[in-house]
Amino acid sequence: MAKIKTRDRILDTSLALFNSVGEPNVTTLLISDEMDISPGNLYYHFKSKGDIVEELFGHFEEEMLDLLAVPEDVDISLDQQSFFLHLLFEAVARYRFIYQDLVNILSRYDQLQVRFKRLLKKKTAAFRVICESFRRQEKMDIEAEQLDSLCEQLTLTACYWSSFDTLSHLDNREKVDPGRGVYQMMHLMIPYLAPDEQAHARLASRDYL
Amino acid sequence: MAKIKTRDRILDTSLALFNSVGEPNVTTLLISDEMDISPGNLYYHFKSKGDIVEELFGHFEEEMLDLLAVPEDVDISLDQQSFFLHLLFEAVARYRFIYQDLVNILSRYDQLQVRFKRLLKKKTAAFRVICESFRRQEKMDIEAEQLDSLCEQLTLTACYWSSFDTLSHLDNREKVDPGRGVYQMMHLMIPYLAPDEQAHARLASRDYL
DNA sequence: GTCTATAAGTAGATAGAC
DNA sequence: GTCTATCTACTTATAGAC
Repeated sequence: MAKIKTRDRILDTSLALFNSVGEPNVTTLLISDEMDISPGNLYYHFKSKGDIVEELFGHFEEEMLDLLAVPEDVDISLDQQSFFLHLLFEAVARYRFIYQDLVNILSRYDQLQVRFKRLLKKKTAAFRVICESFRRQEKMDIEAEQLDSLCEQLTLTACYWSSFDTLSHLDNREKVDPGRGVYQMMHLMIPYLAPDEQAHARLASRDYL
Repeated sequence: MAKIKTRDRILDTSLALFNSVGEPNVTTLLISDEMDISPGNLYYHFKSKGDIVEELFGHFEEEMLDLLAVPEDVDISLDQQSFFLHLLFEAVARYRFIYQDLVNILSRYDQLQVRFKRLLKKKTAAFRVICESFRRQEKMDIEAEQLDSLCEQLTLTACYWSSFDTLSHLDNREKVDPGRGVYQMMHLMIPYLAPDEQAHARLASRDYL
């Protein structure tokens, strides 16, 4: 069994530290200390701390783009949708350091701004595709204005739920339960679902509590 | 006309800078530079940067507690409620630096954590009082489970809308329009309103776009 | 109250030996 | 690839003159 390359260990360790104490509070020294390597060694593999952040962001971006490639014109079931939400929240939770200090990070690494905004747009678009699929299947009844508002609300919630949730247990930033987020997202949609689907969604949502 | 005291100018300037470039990016040197006073002078008035942050937070806290003292057992009208939301978003916008780097700030000034959480609880409670007033007046029809979810969602949105909105125009962090936030909040409640109130709320909400 | 000068500490990053 | 040593830059904060 080949040992993990130092470069990858740096990424893993950084991600764990960023998530647990926040990216701005993590110094390159802390990362190398945690790994029992020298700071010089870290800088052999990455030319700056920003490069680590950007590479991690790149991984996140890749995962998200993959996930958000929701096929249009396909009938999506409620269960498929909640599974999708589950995966979405898991990905966000794995890279929650980005969201916890979002404005700060995007202002310091400004090439990430445009990429993050693109992700946001794709997220909103994905929710719209899902809602429109429901609408075609007559599982959802919603007017244009409400649909816009709902999709924005879903995007907002997908972004900030985990941070908001963390606030309730700021003492340990380690574990984050994506479940409550999925629950909350489903409850945003429930009012617009057809009666049968509503009942189904209510029951299904409870699994996430 | 008496000139504004240096101490107050420090608070004003700090607030403006915090809001516009983010608290972590504002050094005491930048504040004193902006005011054309010496850093020593700043430290004559405040013993640390943290003290400035805490005093500003105190002002925010005071405003919010004032605002959130919603009387129970009183019939609240839809218009009163949207006015309340308006004031709420304005207060948040005025102190948006707190929210833009929330996790970061709360982790560095940890005495603020408990105070912030208390505000969150009060916020959720205020939304609950409002919804229950609507329910008593038969303006709202909502079940317990949905009410919980709605109040949490309102709190989340009240916290993060302005940050979320700022993301769309990260180039200039100066101006923030609280209107869209109010609109979004109203649209969260609309599905649960009685038909007449729904129509009213839809119309009223458009004023905030 | 306000200034200048500077201390003390920390972060990011580099040089050069092994 | 990895280490030690070190540099530069910056930030907070203080000392002491005016």
